[in-house]
Amino acid sequence: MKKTLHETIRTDMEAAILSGALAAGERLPTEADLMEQYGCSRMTVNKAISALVAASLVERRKKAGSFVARPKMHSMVLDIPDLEAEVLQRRQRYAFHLLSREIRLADPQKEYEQQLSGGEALLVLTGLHLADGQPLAFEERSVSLAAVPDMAQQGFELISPGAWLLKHVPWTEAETRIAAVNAAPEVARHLDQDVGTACLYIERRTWRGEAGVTWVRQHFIGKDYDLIAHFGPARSGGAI
Amino acid sequence: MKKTLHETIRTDMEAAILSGALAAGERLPTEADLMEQYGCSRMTVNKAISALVAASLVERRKKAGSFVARPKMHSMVLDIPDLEAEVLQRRQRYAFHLLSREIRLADPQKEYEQQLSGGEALLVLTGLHLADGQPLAFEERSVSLAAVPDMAQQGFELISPGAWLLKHVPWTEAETRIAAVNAAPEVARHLDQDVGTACLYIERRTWRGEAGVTWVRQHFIGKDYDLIAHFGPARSGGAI
DNA sequence: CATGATTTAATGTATAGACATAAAAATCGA
DNA sequence: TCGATTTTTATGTCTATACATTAAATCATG
Repeated sequence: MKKTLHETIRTDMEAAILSGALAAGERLPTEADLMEQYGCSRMTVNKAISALVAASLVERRKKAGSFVARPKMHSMVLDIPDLEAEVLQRRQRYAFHLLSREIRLADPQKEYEQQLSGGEALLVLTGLHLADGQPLAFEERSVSLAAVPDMAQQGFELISPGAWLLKHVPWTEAETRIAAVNAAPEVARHLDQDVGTACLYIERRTWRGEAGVTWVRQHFIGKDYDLIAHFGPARSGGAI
Repeated sequence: MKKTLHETIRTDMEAAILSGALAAGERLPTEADLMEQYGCSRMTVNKAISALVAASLVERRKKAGSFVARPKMHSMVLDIPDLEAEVLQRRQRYAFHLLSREIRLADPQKEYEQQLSGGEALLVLTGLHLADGQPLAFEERSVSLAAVPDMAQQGFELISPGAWLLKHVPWTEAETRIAAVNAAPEVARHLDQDVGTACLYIERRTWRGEAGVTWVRQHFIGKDYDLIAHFGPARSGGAI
């Protein structure tokens, strides 16, 4: 693998930082120094350091120089599961089983539904994600038909609503809430677990620009599933 | 707020993408076009588009052009709690209560401890995070004294081990596993909950370069705590 | 008609220089 | 000595240009 000059500079600095040779808060060589050291123009050095800034490994202050940033621990990267892909990676058979399907107006009591609907009808679905026929997650989903009118025609025998949306709707923003709950009787029944079993509860709302697209709540069987978040350079593969 | 030219181009393109004016997969104007449109040099356009690529809003293919990327939903940003800060933000009083403290060699049975120790001793702590005196989380932590020899002298009456480490150790990489578990008797007792209560279980391992720094396992009371992950441009504040 | 060679249009990388800007450091004045 | 002013230094932005690279598009050929 051939590396470009600015990549070389970037990785050299990165290595120096990660190895501890350049500790947090320390100043790294000035652009002029690096320019000479690598025998290149300032723009090239600048590009390399800018990349480190974008990765928030480095902070720059005018006149003062560039400094190794102290890791913030506030923004880790969370691998969000594409359930089908993960189940297949486990060499299991994936299936989505639709439990219910309904088109109705938003419940005026429920704030989220009101926000989502945009005045129009909602498609409300419940279903199960299955791995080798065993329930893995129970899902309740509301979809804004204002944002995704085509979805009313879908059957979801072959593809899960989430996968369909991912393929057909260009969303731009999403927020996920992660919590632990004891399985309620209905959830426990669907997941084939005892009432009270610890479940990883994931709630995600997705927008396209200002308009809500979908709002989904999933219960995962706690002992069978977990999420992985990662901070740092060595981006690993997905969760198991 | 004055914007630089490449920022202007960047935000213009970003707005076009997020508004849907440029849909996923569509091609955006060539660098030559934008060059003319903004009356600037190609380097400036290139910098703007490169930023969008770094933010994975855009993908580029040679000869073909730059295209709006389809959101991947594989990498959301997870707000990792600084517990003390969050408790204070809730206008509650924060405290850490040390339950046990021990210096010992790694258990040869436990792979993680072996990996962490680097042959030297471990500092093993357990304690409670309290909000207004109420238990919020139960924590078990192992610290590599090879990586952090100073920690053996700490008392942790005033500061939690996590906060101390964050302040004193320049780590470079961390991995967090998130799961849901039913509270075991010991955990339930410490958290003042019934046995079996759903707990959010967070396990984090932290490295500096190749060397392990700390390995921590936390149990949060499910109904009192959750995590927020976010994808998209409108970076909001922390979780509640 | 398919397949392989050639052209060409786009991005990728890099240079050398110019001027702008902010803040630390040095200088000067009261 | 302290505060205000000036200088200096390092980054920030941008230009105009050059050549490299790659993959799509086109064209030639069997």
